[in-house]
Amino acid sequence: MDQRREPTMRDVAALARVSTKTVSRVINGLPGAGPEVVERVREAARTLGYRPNLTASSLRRSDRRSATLGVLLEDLSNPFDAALLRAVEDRARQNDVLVLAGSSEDDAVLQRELLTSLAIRRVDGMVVMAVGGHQDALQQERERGTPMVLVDRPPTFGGTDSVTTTNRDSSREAVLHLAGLGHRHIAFLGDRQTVWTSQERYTGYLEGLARTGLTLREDLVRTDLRGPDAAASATAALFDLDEPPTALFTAQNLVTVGAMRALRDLDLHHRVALIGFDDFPLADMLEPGVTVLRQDVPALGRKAAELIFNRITGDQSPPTHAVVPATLVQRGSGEIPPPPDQHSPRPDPRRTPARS
Amino acid sequence: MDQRREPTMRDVAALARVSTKTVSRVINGLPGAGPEVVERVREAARTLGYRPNLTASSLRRSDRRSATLGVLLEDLSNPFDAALLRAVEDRARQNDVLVLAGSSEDDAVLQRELLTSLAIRRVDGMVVMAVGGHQDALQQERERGTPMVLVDRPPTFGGTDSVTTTNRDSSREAVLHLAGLGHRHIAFLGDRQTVWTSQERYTGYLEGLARTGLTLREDLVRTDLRGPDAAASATAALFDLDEPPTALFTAQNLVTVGAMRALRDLDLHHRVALIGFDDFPLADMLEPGVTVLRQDVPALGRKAAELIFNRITGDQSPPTHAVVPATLVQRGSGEIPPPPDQHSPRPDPRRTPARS
DNA sequence: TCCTCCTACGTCAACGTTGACGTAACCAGT
DNA sequence: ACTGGTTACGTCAACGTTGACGTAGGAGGA
Repeated sequence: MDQRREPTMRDVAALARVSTKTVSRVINGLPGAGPEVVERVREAARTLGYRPNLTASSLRRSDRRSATLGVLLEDLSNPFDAALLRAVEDRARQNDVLVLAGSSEDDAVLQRELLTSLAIRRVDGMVVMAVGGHQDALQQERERGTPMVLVDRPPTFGGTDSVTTTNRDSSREAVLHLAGLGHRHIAFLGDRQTVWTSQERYTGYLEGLARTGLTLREDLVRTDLRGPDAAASATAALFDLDEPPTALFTAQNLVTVGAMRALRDLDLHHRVALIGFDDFPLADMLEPGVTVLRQDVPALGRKAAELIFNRITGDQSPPTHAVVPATLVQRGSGEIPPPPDQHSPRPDPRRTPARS
Repeated sequence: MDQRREPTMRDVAALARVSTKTVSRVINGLPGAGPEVVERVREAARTLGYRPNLTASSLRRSDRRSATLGVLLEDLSNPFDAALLRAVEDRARQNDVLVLAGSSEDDAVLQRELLTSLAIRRVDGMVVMAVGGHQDALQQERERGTPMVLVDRPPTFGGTDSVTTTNRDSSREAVLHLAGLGHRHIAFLGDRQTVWTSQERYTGYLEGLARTGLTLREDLVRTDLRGPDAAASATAALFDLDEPPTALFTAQNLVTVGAMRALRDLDLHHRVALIGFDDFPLADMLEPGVTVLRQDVPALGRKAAELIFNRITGDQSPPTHAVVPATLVQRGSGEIPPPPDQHSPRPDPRRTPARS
């Protein structure tokens, strides 16, 4: 366990009585070394336990590749991010590339720091989940020529590939699904409005309402919910309204969890419909099972990795904005019908005076 | 977005009309540069958008640090592994260190490959969740002098730090908890027996039985369950026995999920007790809530990171085997009592002939 | 005044590797 | 025997940076 110096090509060369260049040729499997010499070098490398130094090699080589990919997500411990990282890793491994991972925590300063951390290590490219708000740091990095692919959220600047899911269309689909069951009071619960996905999902919600002729009730829209607790209290507050919602559309997985918890506490989980964006483990084991819009996370990751590797290998074609479809997974919570009409179609109180 | 060459110290030096060495001094904040020159160099670096090349720097520097840590887990998309990675990452960031992450998939060959992938990149150290079986590759790497800390599972060789949880003690506690409620037929469901944690948890199970005077029924022990599906069918099979268990101890999170699913399918989830090792998201939202032994994953990660950084900075003290306690989280499933005795104390069929 | 010490630089080589290029030996063809 | 080509090596310098060491100029003391 002592701190021996790692053997170098020079050591191998000395032992095999050849030049370092010849060792280089043998190690890299290049032609120009006779079979006998190849064997001598291999033997020497084995006895010394030689392993090449990739950093020295990439410094010298003309292609400058470090065989390392930067992956900047929001929070590596979030199941969505973890699955994404894993998908990228798997694809990277096929190219003998390793991933340098970081969590930006949706913090622009932290993202900028991580970006330079990756840059000074000369990664071959970056897969980035952009933080909300300005993308100046990303754009600057991109303009320096760093290959980059944005995942989950598209760039606000040009010339850069991205992979996203069908946020708007799928959200609209969810609202239509609920409306189709007769729901007329569908609440929207979303996370930080600075995040593009949130906005898209909200737009999809609006489109869904518009498509079915429902009017937007702004008191049923709650955004900027950071984490499950905020989502839970926002949900609870909805049921203090005179006319509470009969269905919820939750636009992010942590928000879904918080809303579920609140519904359960109010013992409404079998009476109020719920559709969430993003699948999560055990969603099918809850009672009722949680109907969700499931993103194909492995596909997102694979596609992102594919795009970045194409760029790294010199692809100069115009930027791609890949869209991976999400699917509605019906498990029960989204199929709860509205309660038999007490309010709606609601008698106009001016014409038919309400009793009691 | 063109592929400009990154500016180097030489470029900065030329623009600031100083030597590269002076640029080096300014960039690294070393003394030996006058205030006026410092300003000139800073200005030049800014206008050129210079960023140091960490690989070149670490190649040349005497300490040889790459400011990069290797983290080899089993599956980055598993919530446990993801949380662990995140904890290590957070701690690493405090030292301006980035993590190179990989999934070994409990495959010795893959682990060996990843190990050399990290080694040729000259990471400063490695945090490894060892695959089951032989640890030759790890030991060899360790013997070369690479700083290493094992997480979740200890080394089978000497001289290496590790961080684990109280697998055996907590498993015993779970069995005692169940036995305390009157359970006498407690099944054990575990994953791959090559994995150390599985063995430890099984040993804890045995100790729990022994402590309470229960006899081991081998037909209630099912191991080598890979994934939720295998666990589910093994669980179902238990209830085909003449004398099925009244309680289950599931020794891994995916096994717990599979067992839950099977119990639910058999509509036994409110009648058969269940305690699982490893907490998982939403365990409290199920019905009943799932009683688990919760590992303190952030603490595991923090401790592992702490140990590895100590070693990297030259700590030569004898190896540490840190143990982070797990806690029993009671949520309902582990508190289900056994059914009012129909079988047990069971009449001996030879003396009291069974009817029908 | 001279010597010493310090500061603020510069020069040079080296980290481990590989691209560019050189060269000796050998072979085929004439 | 000579040319031209190929094979199997070697030599050299460079990738971007920094450690070791040199040196010019000024400050300070005897």
